[in-house]
Amino acid sequence: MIIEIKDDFDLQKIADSGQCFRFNKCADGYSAVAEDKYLFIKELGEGKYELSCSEDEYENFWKQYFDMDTSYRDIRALIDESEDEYLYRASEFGQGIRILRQDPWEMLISFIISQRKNIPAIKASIEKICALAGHKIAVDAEGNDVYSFPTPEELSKLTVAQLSGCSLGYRDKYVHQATLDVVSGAVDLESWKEIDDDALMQKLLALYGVGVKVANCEILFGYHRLDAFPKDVWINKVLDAQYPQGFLFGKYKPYNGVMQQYLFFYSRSNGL
DNA sequence: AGGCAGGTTCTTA
DNA sequence: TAAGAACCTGCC
Repeated sequence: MIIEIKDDFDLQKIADSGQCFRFNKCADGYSAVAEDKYLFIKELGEGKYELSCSEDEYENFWKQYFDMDTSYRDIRALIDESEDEYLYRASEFGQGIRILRQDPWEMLISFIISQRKNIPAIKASIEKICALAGHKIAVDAEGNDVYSFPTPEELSKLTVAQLSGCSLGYRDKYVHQATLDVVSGAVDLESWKEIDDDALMQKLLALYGVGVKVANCEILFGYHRLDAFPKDVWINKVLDAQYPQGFLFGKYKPYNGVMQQYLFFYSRSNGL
């Protein structure tokens, strides 16, 4: 099917923004894998895109995934060029980034894995886990088999040794424990959608292998709470270099997480 | 060859 | 409560 998008939307920027690990350039378009769904999407020009899914699947899944009901143009308009020149430049540069609505379970495991790893290494580990514990759902535009992200039950069938075999290193035991917690019902990620930000943070920090950075990534990308502001080494460099008087968190509330994405993407692309 | 990568836990004071 | 060390693995 073909859709037309008026708001900010840039496939390459979304793929490179660091919020998703299964969204990659593929043939003459991009492949996106989320949970047990695969999408091939190709830009046609003039805001038009060709999608490999049915209209029904778009309406019921991908439309939400791409957060089509939120205007990122309006969020960018909160930035005042004269007041915050660096963020303004970053937002112009990053125009097209959106915060995807991804699954809390998939994001939790992905960001536990992410610690002290670079993005290619994170992606490689996740693909190994999917191939080992998920199931085949499609063949992508380059002819490669595509595997679903394993459900908690599927992932719980892997031993710590098998997880370790996915290049998780010392994170193997974190992933294993999180999986057991979810499968046992001790952790109910779905019900956490109802609790407030502070309570959610406390719940996440109680998980083995989850600290402040990973928890904030889960809150922003897994629960789509756009005010969460993960601080990694890149963001800390930006805050130190560009915001000695402090970032204007009060001004951008409740969209600080979107601003974080612009800062992250800009700093990574420019070494600033 | 040694250091570091989108951190967190464990140990020590 | 707060620093500092240890941690898997892969890639410069």
